[in-house]
Amino acid sequence: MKKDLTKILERSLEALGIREYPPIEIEIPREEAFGDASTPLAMGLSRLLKKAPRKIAEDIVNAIADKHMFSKIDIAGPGFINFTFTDECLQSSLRNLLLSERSFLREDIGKGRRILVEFVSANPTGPLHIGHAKGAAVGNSLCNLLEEMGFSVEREYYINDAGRQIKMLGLSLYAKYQQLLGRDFEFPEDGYRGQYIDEEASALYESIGEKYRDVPFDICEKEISDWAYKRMLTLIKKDLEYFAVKDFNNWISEKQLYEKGEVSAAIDDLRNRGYIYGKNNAVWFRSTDFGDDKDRVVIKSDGEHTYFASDIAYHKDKLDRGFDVIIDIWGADHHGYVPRIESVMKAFGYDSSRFRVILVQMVNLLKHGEPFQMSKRAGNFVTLSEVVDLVGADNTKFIFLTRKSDSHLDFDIDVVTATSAENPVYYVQYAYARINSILKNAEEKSIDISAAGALKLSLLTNREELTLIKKLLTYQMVLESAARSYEPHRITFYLQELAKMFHSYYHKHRVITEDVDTAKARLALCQATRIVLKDALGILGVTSPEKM
RNA sequence: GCGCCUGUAGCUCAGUUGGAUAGAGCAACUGCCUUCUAAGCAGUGGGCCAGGGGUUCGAAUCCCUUCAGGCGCGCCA
Repeated sequence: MKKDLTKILERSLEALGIREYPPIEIEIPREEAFGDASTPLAMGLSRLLKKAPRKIAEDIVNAIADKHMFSKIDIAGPGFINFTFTDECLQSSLRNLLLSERSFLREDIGKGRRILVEFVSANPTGPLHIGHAKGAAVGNSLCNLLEEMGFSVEREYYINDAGRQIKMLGLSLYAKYQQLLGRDFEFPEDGYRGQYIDEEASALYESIGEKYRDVPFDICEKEISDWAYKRMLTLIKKDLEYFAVKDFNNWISEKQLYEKGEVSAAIDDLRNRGYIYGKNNAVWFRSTDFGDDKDRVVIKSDGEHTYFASDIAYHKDKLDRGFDVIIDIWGADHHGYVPRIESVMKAFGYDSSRFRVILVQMVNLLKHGEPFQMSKRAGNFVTLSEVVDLVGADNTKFIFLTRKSDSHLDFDIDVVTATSAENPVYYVQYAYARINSILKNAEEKSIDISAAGALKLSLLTNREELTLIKKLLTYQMVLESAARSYEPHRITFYLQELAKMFHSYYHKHRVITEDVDTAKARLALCQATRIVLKDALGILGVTSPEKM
């Protein structure tokens, strides 16, 4: 729809001899009185041409060649051009949707360009909690969306398996293990707590028996830490599977970056480029050259690398793999880190417009209306799998995706659980299940709509039918704008609007009527709605239940 | 103190990248099941878009400023 209109306008401008013009925007007006689609093009041109916008609009309209698609073209307000499609035009678009399904719904804006999306990347020191779930939901749907829009997407998880937190995980287990053996071993002050640690300690005992009874931690550290972190990684993968997040393509290990010498190599590279210097016995990266507010240490005076050092290597590694676009999805509490990594990208000569950090705001977890502070160390966190058990994966994802990622979100366990039956996701899924039921009904009555070319869609003339068709036709635009802005949440709002229109239509008009041709046409409209609902839910990573 | 994010209906949030008379869901109230799923539909009420100034044909949206909340500011990870 947008494509057609854009072309028509381009041709009109060409006919007028206007070569330079702002990007042509097509909007769907809020008010029905303003037509089905609208463009502010004339207003944008008025400054360039130094002419009154309404006059320009008139010229553009007069120069439009194929007016047969429209029942009306108005010039309104300060200079909007408002288009109203003919019923025939809408009906034939609906037919095209039915005939070509997916390819009708898609616009190839990716053109095969390679895009890397890194998300979740939680430390492998325990199960995923509710805070990680939002990043998972956003990342998963964004990847689905970009994939559908023609990008070649790789999903990536970065494993922080080299730092002290892994050692601490090992020590926590070791302490519990010693206690299991009846020893009076003091639990580390900033060790990891929680039920899962107890369980893992028992599992460790089952696995190795009393092997390390009299062995100090220093000696068995590597083995226990390795064992523990691999278990945790398995746990995380299970959690992601339970949340129905599509498999990651790549699992990148921080430790391996060190082992392969990539960390030193990356620092050497930056040194050759002149951005590395020594001061106070430490090694620094001159990030202030790229807009950061201070330079950053990469190797401490004790010779240890900082966390930032491996991040430099990791991002260089991403660059070396040759992606057209690189996206990092982070928790918003890491926002102070953004200029640092952007500096790294620029230092390596990467066009920074092709690198994007998407910040996912914190989830304010509430319990009984009170803020609930989570801490993995204190062991009082709400796990992702608990939430999925309580409110369901579809529900949780949808709630996260009805907000733009960069806004704070109150997630009240009680509210979400209590009102789960009234949750928006059910509203949308219900529409889908309802359609299924109708189609099944038609099938039982042997009403066949498989020959879309032969349907008399011109029988779809009432107001609700035409608005529903128009809504279906805007789906492409929603997908495109969601993909361009990396904002999958736009789809959830579209879905709610579409579902509302369908429910409304359903109540006002009986689908399977006496007149067979009318029934078929209406069933076809249901079928088209079903296609779009399923498609959009799929992109969000939400299921489409056949029955409810 | 500095930086980033946020402030829109009682609550939770959208707002098509600067467009037309400000939108939805919950909550509240009123109706609707002998016909395809009532997890539904129809309707009512509810707003100084935090405050102030600016930019222009036009501002919830961009700029400045004040206020309020969140987060971050280590040779931690």
